[in-house]
Amino acid sequence: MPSHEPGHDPEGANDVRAIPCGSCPVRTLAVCAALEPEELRRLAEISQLQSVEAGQTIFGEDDPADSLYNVTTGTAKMYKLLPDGRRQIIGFLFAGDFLGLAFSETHGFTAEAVVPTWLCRFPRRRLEVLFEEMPRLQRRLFTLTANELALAREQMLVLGRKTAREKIASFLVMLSNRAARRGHRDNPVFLPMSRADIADSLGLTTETVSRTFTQLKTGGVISLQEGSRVLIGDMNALADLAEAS
Amino acid sequence: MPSHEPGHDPEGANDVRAIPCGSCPVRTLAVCAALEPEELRRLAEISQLQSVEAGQTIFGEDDPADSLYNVTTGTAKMYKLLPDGRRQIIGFLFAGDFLGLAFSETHGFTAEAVVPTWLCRFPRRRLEVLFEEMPRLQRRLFTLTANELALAREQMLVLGRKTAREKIASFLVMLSNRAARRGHRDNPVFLPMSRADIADSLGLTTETVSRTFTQLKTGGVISLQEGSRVLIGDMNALADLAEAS
DNA sequence: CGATATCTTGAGGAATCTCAATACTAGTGG
DNA sequence: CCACTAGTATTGAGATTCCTCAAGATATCG
Repeated sequence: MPSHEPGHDPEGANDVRAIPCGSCPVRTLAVCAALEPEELRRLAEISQLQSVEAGQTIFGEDDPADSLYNVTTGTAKMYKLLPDGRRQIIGFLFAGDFLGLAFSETHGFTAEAVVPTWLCRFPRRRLEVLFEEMPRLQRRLFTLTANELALAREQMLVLGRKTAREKIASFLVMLSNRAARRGHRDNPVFLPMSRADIADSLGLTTETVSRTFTQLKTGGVISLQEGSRVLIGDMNALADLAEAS
Repeated sequence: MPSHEPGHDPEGANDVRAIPCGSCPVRTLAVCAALEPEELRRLAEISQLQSVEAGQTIFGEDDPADSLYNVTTGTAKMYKLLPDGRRQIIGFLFAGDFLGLAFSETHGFTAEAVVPTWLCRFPRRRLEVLFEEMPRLQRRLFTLTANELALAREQMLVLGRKTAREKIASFLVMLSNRAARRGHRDNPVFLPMSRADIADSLGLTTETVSRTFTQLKTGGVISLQEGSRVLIGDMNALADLAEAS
């Protein structure tokens, strides 16, 4: 079996190596949504599927930002590091999410696969040529970037002003909502990332994340299932917890 | 004297009410940078200067996002609130910065003037018409949005992983850099916002902000001057403090 | 010059972190 | 199929940073 077989993908997507854009599982979510067939064909010409192992780096903070990616299946994370090793995860990426747009020389953050992941890769220079001729494409990326900005600002509220319990509740609600938006089950929520990843995305330690999960479990709001799944007992209660302890 | 006279603007800009775009003080920084004279004329046609008092709201979280703004002179802040009143400032805006682009119905955050401020306002619908005909304009806003995203992600690292001292140091370095970029003095740094604003932008309390300033002052890294100015004694030392205590 | 808001300083408390030990889980090879 | 191993998660106890509450100092504005 090839070592880059992502067949155990628990999100349920199939092997995508040979799938043309027209039947791509993230066709309606990704950068390529809202393109005309002819436009899609031209975009496909410059795209390239790429497999990434769990834990493997997609690009580093200081790598030149010469490609843009779209997650096809799997999960990735973006993070920034401090010199002493402290880490802040600035976002998780799921099927359909795009990655790596930059108008600066380097990406400014590292991107790494959380589970075996397939990416659709677009060389930045060729993409910019297409921008000229396909306003819809540029418009689409503009919209997605603005959405990312709104998401980042929401996360600033979480990081700066919420308690550990509110952070975890917010995190679960967000994952649930995002799963629903891409057509997956929103409950139980699948958490492909480790406790350390969750901690580094919420400005906590793994221990505090673990304790808080236990707390919520004891409180009957959630229950931890096998296979990294969290069953949300009462979604409204959890959403309330996310805004006020 | 009219109540909305922003003449004491300590950033040194003059009254801009009657200034045409061509001689606008933020001409080279703002949305309108990189436009051809003819394009600029058309943009000017849909723009409108607007004065905002210190403490006055520009728009609320739930207000429909039907305008985009460019700060001409002054300073503004953007913030999000939790139901119990906790506040996170998600960014400060200075001369040249743009504000309020959204592809959603509402802005999702409140914008408020910190000092008397002048804004250049563009109705969103008319702006989108111009996008069609002036790709450069859309491109410019796209770039600015991507820059904002990079800034927000940098701030996530600050909020999630830095200590109080590192946060304050980062804040001062950032303000200094931004002042330099718009052609102002980068040292001493002018802090038009209150301690409470600084606290809410860094995920701290006013008391901790105050204590940390005192600490840095005692350590000889900075000194507090009159008129809300902070003299940075050793910029490199401060930059080091921003990354590791 | 007085009133009011803002800022600073102090003392004690609480949430979260650090360090350490134990339990679990998944993958590996017998 | 079961033990073994290595990584990951949980739990515990004590330390620490930052917060809360409170008082005093300073600045700002009419």
